[in-house]
Amino acid sequence: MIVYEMPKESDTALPDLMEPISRKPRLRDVAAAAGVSVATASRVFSNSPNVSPAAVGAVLAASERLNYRLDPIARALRTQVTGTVGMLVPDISNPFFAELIEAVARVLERANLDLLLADSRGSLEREARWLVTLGERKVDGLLVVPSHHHQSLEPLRRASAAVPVVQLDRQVDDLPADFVGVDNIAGLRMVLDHLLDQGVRRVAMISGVFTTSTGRGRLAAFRTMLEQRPALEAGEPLLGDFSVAFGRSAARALVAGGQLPEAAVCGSDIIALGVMAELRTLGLHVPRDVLVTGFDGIPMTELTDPPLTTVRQPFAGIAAEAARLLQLRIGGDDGPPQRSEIVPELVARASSHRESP
Amino acid sequence: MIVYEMPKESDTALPDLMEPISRKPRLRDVAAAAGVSVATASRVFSNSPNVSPAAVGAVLAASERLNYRLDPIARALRTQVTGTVGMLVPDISNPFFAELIEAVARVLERANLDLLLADSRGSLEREARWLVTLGERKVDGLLVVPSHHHQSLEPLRRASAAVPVVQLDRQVDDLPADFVGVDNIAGLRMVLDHLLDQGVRRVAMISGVFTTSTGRGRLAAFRTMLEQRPALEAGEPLLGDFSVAFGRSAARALVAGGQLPEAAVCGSDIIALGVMAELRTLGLHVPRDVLVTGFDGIPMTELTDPPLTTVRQPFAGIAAEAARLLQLRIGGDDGPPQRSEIVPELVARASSHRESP
DNA sequence: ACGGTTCGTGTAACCGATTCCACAAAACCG
DNA sequence: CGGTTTTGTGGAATCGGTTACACGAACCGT
Repeated sequence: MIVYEMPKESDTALPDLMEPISRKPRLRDVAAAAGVSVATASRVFSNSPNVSPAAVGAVLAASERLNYRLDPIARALRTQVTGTVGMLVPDISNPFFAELIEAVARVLERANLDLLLADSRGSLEREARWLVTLGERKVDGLLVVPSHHHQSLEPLRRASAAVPVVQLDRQVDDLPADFVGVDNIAGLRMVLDHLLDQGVRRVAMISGVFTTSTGRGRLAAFRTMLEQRPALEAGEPLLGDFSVAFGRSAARALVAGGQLPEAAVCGSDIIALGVMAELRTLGLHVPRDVLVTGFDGIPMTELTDPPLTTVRQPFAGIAAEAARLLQLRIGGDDGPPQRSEIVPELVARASSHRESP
Repeated sequence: MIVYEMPKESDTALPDLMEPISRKPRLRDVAAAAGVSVATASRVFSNSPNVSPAAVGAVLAASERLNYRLDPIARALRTQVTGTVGMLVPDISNPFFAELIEAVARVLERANLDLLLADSRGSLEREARWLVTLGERKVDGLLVVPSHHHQSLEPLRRASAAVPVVQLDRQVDDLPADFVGVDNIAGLRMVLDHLLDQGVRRVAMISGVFTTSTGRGRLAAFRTMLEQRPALEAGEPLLGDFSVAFGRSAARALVAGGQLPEAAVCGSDIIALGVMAELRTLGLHVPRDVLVTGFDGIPMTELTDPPLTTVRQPFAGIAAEAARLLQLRIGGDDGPPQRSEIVPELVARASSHRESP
């Protein structure tokens, strides 16, 4: 009778057999396979100097063979660097912010940073909550479009104590943090000069109200530029929020107000879209009855009828500058806050062209 | 002569003095302040049972006093749960995806999950890279809108080995993963029936090509529904990608092709927007000369002239269902893949209404 | 040939939590 | 009231890397 004797190693062989299936490899496995210590293996991946070519080769080969990936969480715990930046916007689905997010995503990708996105949906309370969540670790830096030019101050101040913050598009008064946005003065100068070229006299400003820095800034810019152009006159501006709905109601107000201005200067494309849509339902024609201009340069503006004259923000440039500043801060720079206002570009389209008589 | 003798403790006192300023508190500090062990303190925060009310109180009080926050990275390392889900889309700035992202952000926020956003910009290679990055730790689950109905298979398969994956809007053939999207058949049925109501006979389909499941699905749905409605006839569909530019060129092709169809059925709103804009520049009028319908229900559709008839996707419902499935999977469920096609809703507007003669 | 650098490496502490295990005190039970 | 279960707690290992420090070998100039 033959007794088949199990090989003695079987006890230890079993786990060996299971292993390939179960756990994903850790650095120590790679180190073992390469015949070096974990320290050396680690050095290879954090490409520190002073590792022999031989070791590098062995470790790389082993990690290839085992299909090894460094665990970003473990690394983050030790180094306190996550490779992630948070971005907080008031409304993701607003095409302007969508455009901004896309531009930011591009530059972050190039810098090998991940993007943690949060939407405050215009609520200060939600914004504050997100700032706490994002601020307390987990991101290396924060790109924020503040909801309110003043009430966002405290939450942002606290967040910026924990992590570098760069403000995008809108800024908060007295917050010592970098800011990147558009040059509103330049933008409105272009619009008004363009309208002057069209022979316009009476204009109306339709824009966002005082709660955001862009609302304030564009209104102030409008007034300043208006003063410098005596040929132009304007009634009281119509102020609301940066929404299609407000644009519509502003258009109704304009029409109800009796004498129509020759041109409606809108503080954003979204507003202008609302204005144009409502004017149409009221039986008025753009540009025959009134000219309309927007601000921001969202892609939709070239698809309306008529195509909308607008001030195009250089999204890519803004995003690049914001990312540059943020990386500087992450790198430890703590000079005084930078404010960078990028000059936009006028895109004149049919909505502001007087038709030949 | 008096020699001032430094107190002996000075060596140790120095660090003590610095401490309050510098480091943020860790769990062990809270535990010490509360007079319990870190183990107990930890139990308080991971609200495990079997902690005495006294201990809970002490720990909470101490953590309040020290303004303590748990470090999510450390917790993630230990528990292998990050509280983050990744979302990968082909184009953030496309309003359809922006809308989808916004809806997803809403439901994730309710579930206390963070959103790590990535944009493949239509590139399969970039998509594959992101899937690796996102898949290898760092997120608990993945919501993906695949770029290609087939070529996205391998990268997605690999990613879904590492982490639960739910497909959104588009799906990949033979990928064993959940899917949530719109019911294309229902959508096109509504469109065609609506057009029939308008007395339309000859229609043209303008849609995305075979590379995406939505392109394939909508074309197939169109053909099926067409067969079932002998009253309708259609030429060869015009296929391209889901872009404004393609919509424009399709419109030109339509016009150049001689006899115009009575209605252009577009596979997406974006395409329809392009079609309408180009028809206008060609001097044709919608809906007088040709009816146009879109698909998706992006907000822009009610701002065009004329407002665009479309098939509105229930973004909130889709996002909610996707999040529900993903959380199930994260919770460990591994039943067979679910496919959930949500029925959309027709929004009939002026672009598809024959004007009274 | 010899002290001083430089180089490459390994050992072990550490990042900040969670959780297994052991153990004492308290509660329960007949 | 002794024995068993339950409850609350702490010590210590662990998650998976990075890095300060120590140390021997190779290299340097004189």
